[in-house]
Amino acid sequence: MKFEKIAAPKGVREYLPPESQAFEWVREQLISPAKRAGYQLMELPVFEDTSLFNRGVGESTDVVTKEMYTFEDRGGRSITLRPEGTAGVMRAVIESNLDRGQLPVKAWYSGQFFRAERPQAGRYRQFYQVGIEAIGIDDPALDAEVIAIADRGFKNLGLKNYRLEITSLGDAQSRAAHRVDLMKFINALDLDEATRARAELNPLRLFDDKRPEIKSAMSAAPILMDYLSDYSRSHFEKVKEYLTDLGVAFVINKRMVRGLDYYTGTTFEFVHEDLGAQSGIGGGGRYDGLMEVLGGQALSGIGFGLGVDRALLAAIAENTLPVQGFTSDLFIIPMGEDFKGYALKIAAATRESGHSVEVAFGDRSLKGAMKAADKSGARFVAVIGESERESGTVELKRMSDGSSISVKIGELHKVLEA
RNA sequence: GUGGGCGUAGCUCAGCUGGUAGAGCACUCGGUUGUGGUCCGAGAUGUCGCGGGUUCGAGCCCCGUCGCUCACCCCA
Repeated sequence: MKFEKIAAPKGVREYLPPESQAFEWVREQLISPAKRAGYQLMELPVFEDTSLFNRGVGESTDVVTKEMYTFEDRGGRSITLRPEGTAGVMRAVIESNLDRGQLPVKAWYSGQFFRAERPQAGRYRQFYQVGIEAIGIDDPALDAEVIAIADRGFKNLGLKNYRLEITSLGDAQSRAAHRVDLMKFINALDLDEATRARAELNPLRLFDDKRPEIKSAMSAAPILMDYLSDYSRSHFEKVKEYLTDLGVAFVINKRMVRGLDYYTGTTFEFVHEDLGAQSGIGGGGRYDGLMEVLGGQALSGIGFGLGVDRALLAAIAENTLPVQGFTSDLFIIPMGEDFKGYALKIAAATRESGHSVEVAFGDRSLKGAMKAADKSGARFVAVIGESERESGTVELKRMSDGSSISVKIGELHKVLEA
């Protein structure tokens, strides 16, 4: 009987050794600035009630209308695998009354997200994001700090070929005024049916169309930034000022469009230049109406999500990954069956002192075991056999130069320290 | 959902106008008693993505199908 192989589902990205080490490093670099700024972990479910995203992310978005993994669970409830992080954080904050305490609520998260799209370079059906949310305070200084934290994460990776684009989507009043004029403009254009339908749902979407004829038609369209209310305008001016003071470089993109409906006011995107079509490595913004829409108080919020997969691709493109495989301090080779138990004991004892120790398994030749030790990148190798057990001493071989010294087994950890 | 490209050993690929598979790397063992990286030798591994067709004969041609990939769309 021969069994067929089972492949991974379409579009998932897996990180196996040795690449997984780089992935882990990238993820930690991206989120560490948030931890140092007082953000705390929220570990949330990867599936939620479908209505959370319908309402939170928005019925007009592509994410909700055609990219969600939605299914019915055994109790007949409609469940959706989370396509983004903000809605879930907000739900948990409301549900646990975190917004009744000290504000802003500052949370960070990390994990898998899911969108049922056709996969391509940098776009996967299961992808990884780290992100933060700061909820309950509307202060341009907070906006600037949130953006700076994201920027710091990318700088930690050593990235240079990216730019930060910022804009303001204004408050409700600003957007309503703009929408009237924008629709007037769009209605006068000669558009195909699908495009017109998209414009009805969210006219801003047309700013993001890549077709040349649409691009040129939209070049004369009224710009939201010109409709900002006094409040929104001065808020945005201060954000820019703080960012400049912080030394965070940015460019204004008056035509930025975000695919999630909840964004208001300050909105930003990190775009990397060496990545091909999927060039957004992170993005975020204010979402001042979201909490209320989800049944909570009318509090403001701001946050970002950074794509770990894409940040890794960017680091590879810019060649900024630190070259390091896993290397242990000591590799122990037992000389045959009789010494395996003894080798395990020495390994366990040496690990107690904080060193990483590997043991050669199987019944390979000494030469084969040495080869394995070499490939493992171990700094030192010790062969354990009859004479070692009798003398209580091992020849500790330094792999870099082949030299060896005699060490008492009980004092191995002291030598490894050096 | 729509298009383009590609599917040959674990990996990267070669395979001339159709004559039933190869290289490099990696892997295992060995080059005499318990010491790696170089070198030398030996060895294992493929229903050439799958199904059908044309042909005396197909990895090479035709059709279908599945998968991967890039792009549109959208976004991390």
